[in-house]
Amino acid sequence: MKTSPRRPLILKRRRLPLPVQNGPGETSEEEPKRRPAQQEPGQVQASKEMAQSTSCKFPAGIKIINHPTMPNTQVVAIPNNANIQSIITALTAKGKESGSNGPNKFILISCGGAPTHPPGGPQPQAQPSKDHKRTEVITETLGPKPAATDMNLPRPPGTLLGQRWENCAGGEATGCTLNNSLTNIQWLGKMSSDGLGPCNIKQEMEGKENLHLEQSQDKVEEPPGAPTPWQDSVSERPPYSYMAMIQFAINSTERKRMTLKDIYTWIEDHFPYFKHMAKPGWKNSIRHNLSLHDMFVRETSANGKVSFWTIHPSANRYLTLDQVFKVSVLISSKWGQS
Amino acid sequence: MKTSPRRPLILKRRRLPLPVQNGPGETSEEEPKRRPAQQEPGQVQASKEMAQSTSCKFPAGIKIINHPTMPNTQVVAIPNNANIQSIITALTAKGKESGSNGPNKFILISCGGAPTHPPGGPQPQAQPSKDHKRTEVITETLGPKPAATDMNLPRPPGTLLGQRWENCAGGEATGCTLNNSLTNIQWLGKMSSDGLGPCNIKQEMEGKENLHLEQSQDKVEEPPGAPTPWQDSVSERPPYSYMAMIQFAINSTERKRMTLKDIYTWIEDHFPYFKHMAKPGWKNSIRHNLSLHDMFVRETSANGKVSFWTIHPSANRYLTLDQVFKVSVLISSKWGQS
DNA sequence: AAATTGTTTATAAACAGCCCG
DNA sequence: TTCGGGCTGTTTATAAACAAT
Repeated sequence: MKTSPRRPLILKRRRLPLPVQNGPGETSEEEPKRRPAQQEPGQVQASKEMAQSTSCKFPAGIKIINHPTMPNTQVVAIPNNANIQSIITALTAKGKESGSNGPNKFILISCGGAPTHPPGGPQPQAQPSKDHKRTEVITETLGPKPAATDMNLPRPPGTLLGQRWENCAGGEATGCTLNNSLTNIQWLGKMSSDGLGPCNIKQEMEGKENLHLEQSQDKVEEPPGAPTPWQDSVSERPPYSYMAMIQFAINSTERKRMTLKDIYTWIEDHFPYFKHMAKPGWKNSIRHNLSLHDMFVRETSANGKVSFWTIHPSANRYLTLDQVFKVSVLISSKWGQS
Repeated sequence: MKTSPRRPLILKRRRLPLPVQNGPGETSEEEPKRRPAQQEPGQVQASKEMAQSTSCKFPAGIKIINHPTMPNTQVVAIPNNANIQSIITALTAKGKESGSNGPNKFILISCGGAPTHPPGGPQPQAQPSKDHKRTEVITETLGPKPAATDMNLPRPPGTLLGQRWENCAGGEATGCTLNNSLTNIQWLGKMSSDGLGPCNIKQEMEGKENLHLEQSQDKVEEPPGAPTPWQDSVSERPPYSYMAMIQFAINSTERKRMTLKDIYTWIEDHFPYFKHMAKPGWKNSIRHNLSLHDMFVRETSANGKVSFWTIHPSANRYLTLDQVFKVSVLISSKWGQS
C-alpha cells in the first residue's frame, strides 16, 4: 500500500500572489464562461515556434536564449559564481524596459562546471548547496496582465469562479505543464552525451501507418553525435509526464496524429526505460492520459478503420522532444563547457 | 500493490452504435468546437426537475414513472415473471409513438418479491440468473437525434474529432454518470428501511458558515420513518461515486455551495461508511475530485475569507440524495410489495 | 473468445499556497 | 514577528473495472 516510488514530479510549481484584480469573489452569478484559452495564444504573437537563438549579451558572461515555446520568456544561463541577486535585478529592469510585448519572464539556469554527466547518478556538479537541485530560479517581472505570467500555473489562482472552466476548453494547462519539463536539463544532457541519433531512424516499419512516423522523424537535425545507444538513461525514468511524452510522440509526426500502438512504440524507442524497465501498466497509463486530458482528441481515418490520436489545435504548442533536446544542447554544451 | 478492493463501479456503461451521422472522420480541420452541452439541456424542455409520478398503465401490471432527472426517460418496474422481450418491444413502440418530445428511453427494473432487503448481503431476490445483478435493462428507442440517447454515455462515441472537447465545457458527463447511480435501488432500499431521518438535522453547528447548511438541510420532506440510525449501511460503501456524493452535498444547500469541510461532514453524516470505515484517504479523494472535474467551481465568499465549492450551472442537474431516495421509495415500496 | 483500445473511477502521493497558533 | 504544521487545492501516477471494437 505504501508504494511510494511513484511519479517523478521533479517539476516545481509556483503560485503567484496575483494582485487581486477586480475584487475577490463577490459570489457573483456573472457568467463565469470566459475563455482566455483562445485569448492567451492570441497575445503570444512572437517567439511562438522555435528558438531563434537571439542570444543577446548580458552583464557577466550570461547568455540568454528565447524559450522555444513559452511566450515572453527567455532562458538565462548563469555561471555558478555569478551573483544571482544582481542578475535578477538586472533581468527585472530588462523586462520592464522591454515593455508589454517583450519578454517578462526568465528562467535562470546555472551552468557552472562540466555539463557532461559524471557517471554515477544525477548529482549536480559541485555545489555545496544541495537544497535546490539545479538552482532553477524563475523570476518574473510584472507583465501587463496578471494572467499567464507563471509558467507553472495552468490556472490563475482561483479567486474568481469559472476560471477552471475556461482552462478546460483552452487546454492551457497542458502546455504549461509541459514547459516545465523543459527545465530538466540534466536528464537531457545525459541523452545528448549518450547520443540520441540511432533512435530516430529505428522505427522498424511494422505498423501500417509508420510511414508518417518515419518521414517525420528525420526532422531532427542535430549534429550526428556518438552513435552508441544511450545506456545510462535506460534505467532511469525520463522526467517527462505521460502527457508530455504523448505530445512529443504525436508532434513528431508530420500530420500530428498517431495511433495508440505507435505512441507506445515511439515512447519505447525514445525512452528505453519504458521498454525495459517499466511495468506493463505504463501502457494503461498512456491510455488513461489520452482519455483523461481533453487536449487529446481521437480522430478516425478517412476509411474509418484506423483511429488516430491528435492534439487539439488550441492546446497544441507543437512541442517535440527534438526542441527540448536542442535547447539542452545549446545550454549545456555551448555555454556550460566554456 | 494488488490492492484490488477499489472502486464500486456497479454502474453499467453502454455505448451506442450511433448511425454515423456525417461521415466518419475525414481528418477535417473543420473546427471541432461545437458544444452540445449547452444544446442538450436546451432540448430537454420537459420532465427536467422532479418525477411527477405520471404512472401510466402498461401491458402486464407494469408501472412507469418519469425519471426524476433524466430527460425523456421513464423508469419501468416489471414483475419478475414478466416477459422482458415483449416489454421491450412494447416500450419501443411506445417511444416511437411518443414522437420526438416524449420519452424515448426506459430503465427497466425488476420488482418481483419482497423489496425489503434480506439481511445478509445484497443478493437479488430470487432469480436464477446471477448474470445481471438486478435485471437493470436499459433499452432506448430511436430518438430524433443520436446524441443524448444513452444514459451511460457522457461522450458520444468518438467518431468525429472534438467531441471530447465539447463535453468538457458542458459537463454533460457528470450528469449522466450520476444518473447511473439512480439505478442502485437496492442500497437505497436499505437506507429507506433503516431510516434516513436523524441524519438530516445533525449538523452540529461547528463551522462558522453552517447556517446555510442547516436551513437548507430541512428541505428533505419524506414521511418520517424509523428514527433509528441505519446500521447495516454503516459497513457498506454507498454505490455512489465521489463526484455524485459531492453533488448531493452541494445541492443539499440552499445556495448550492459548500465549503470543503462541510462536504466532508455532509458525506460522513449521510454515508456513515466514510465516518467509520473508510481510510482517511477518502478526503484526499474528495479534494481530488473537486479539482479534477471542471463541473466543480470554487468561489470565494464576499469578504474573501471563505471559499466555497459550487457546481457549474451548465453542468448542474440539481440532483440530491433526497430525490434519489424518493425514487427508491416509490419503486421499491409501492410496487415491489404488492 | 481473446486481445486491443478507450473511458471512467479510485487511490496514493508530491507539492504549492494559505492560514493560524 | 517568524516559523512550522495543518488544511486546502492542483496535478500526476497507478491500478482497476468495464465497455467497445
